[in-house]
Amino acid sequence: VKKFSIALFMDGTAMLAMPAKLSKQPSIRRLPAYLGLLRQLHDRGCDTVSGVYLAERLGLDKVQVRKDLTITGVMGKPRVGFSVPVLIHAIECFLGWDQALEALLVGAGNLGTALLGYTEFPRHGLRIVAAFDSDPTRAGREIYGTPVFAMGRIAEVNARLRVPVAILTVPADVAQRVTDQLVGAGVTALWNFTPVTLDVPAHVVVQNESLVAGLAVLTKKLCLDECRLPHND
Amino acid sequence: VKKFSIALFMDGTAMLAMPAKLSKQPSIRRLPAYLGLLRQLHDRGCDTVSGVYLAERLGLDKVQVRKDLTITGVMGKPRVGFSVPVLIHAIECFLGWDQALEALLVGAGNLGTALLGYTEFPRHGLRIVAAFDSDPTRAGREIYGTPVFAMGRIAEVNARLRVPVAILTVPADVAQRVTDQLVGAGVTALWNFTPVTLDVPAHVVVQNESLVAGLAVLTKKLCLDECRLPHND
DNA sequence: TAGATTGTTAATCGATTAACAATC
DNA sequence: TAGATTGTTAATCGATTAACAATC
Repeated sequence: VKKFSIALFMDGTAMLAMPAKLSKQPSIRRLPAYLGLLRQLHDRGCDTVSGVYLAERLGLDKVQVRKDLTITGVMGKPRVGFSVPVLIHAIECFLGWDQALEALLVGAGNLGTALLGYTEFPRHGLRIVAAFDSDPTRAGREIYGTPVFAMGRIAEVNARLRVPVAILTVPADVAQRVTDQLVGAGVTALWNFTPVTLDVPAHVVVQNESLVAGLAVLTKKLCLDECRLPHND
Repeated sequence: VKKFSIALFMDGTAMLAMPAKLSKQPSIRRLPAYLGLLRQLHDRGCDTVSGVYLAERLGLDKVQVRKDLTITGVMGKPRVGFSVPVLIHAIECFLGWDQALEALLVGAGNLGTALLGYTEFPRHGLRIVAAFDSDPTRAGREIYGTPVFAMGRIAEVNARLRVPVAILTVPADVAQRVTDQLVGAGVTALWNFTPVTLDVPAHVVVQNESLVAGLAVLTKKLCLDECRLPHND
């Protein structure tokens, strides 16, 4: 059963609000791994693949793989499996990676530079079209082919470019201020690599990417592993 | 009810195996955010804080905050809240961040260099003590104070250092080969920033950090937001 | 046909949310 | 005392896992 909320206003109009939270997020997070493997198989000339094989290669459960793939709408053939090119296309379309998503990058420090040079992004529909940095010596130059502008020029540059997404790789103490500027410049989605909880208007989407969250999980896994008695494989 | 598996061997010995999967992972991933905010409050001289306040500042539900904090074992006082320094200490201890965790970093390219200079890591108990790179011109130098060695010297160097953790920031095509070397050199935990599904022995812990997974979620959130009708705040 | 692999339906598991009594 | 905030217990929700009929 799907649920929707309906808002009724005084003037008699009504509004259908989609559920605010993204559903099936765990499945969505696994899709890029399927896509990567499928592209590999495609390059090697494989035309069909079974969910069982994908599960084995990716260290996942075979039932989970079948379940995940259903969200793309692709149907497999019993005894045969899935069509590799069909599945690739379906995942790309589902994730919106068939058409390039343009982004700004703000904060061309260590991490920002790394992301500007990250070759996986162009392969996954993300194109960083402009970067901004507070360091005036960086402005006017290019990093991996992306032009770098002075921080103060966000509004001016994006008035022209109309880019909807911004990648935030600035120091924590300026994160909120820069966010306000970006929102003012028409950005509606923020990929936040700072450890700051951003305050944004309701129409702006935020995706937090916390490296220390991953570190926390790693540390706990490690100590859980140390507590375990040694085992023989 | 907690569950444990017990393995019985032919020689009559038995083994108690802890559950393989890490439980309460969502709570664990949120703990660093609590810690960061608590440290801020501590610096400003706050001595107690309510769960309600933490929830508000971090954009979380207040009941969830209370639930999360229970895993640290700290009890709050009704009407008063939690002791800030006690909570800070408890989270640090729970995550093992009270004592430094040493790590190797393999692959001092863009992302590797960014992580070597990432100031959040020392604040969260992670100390990168040595880096490795296949580029011989990088070897022998230091990056942000960390010495860089030639890739071939992993086994030799770690025979001396005995570091249990490795951060993997190498190109995808060498990820598995480098992993085998690291495991051979005694590494028991891998923080994997490559898009490769690593094949490791059972005693080795892997934490995958997939940037494209985050991108997938961002893209879907964005399209979900576009589908929504405009709303008035 | 036989068997592998699929999609579907139900059961289990864990996390989030809600309700409420306890307490400073 | 009154009221804010807590911990606990139960209900809901969603994701994973299991069971099984369908099909090439």
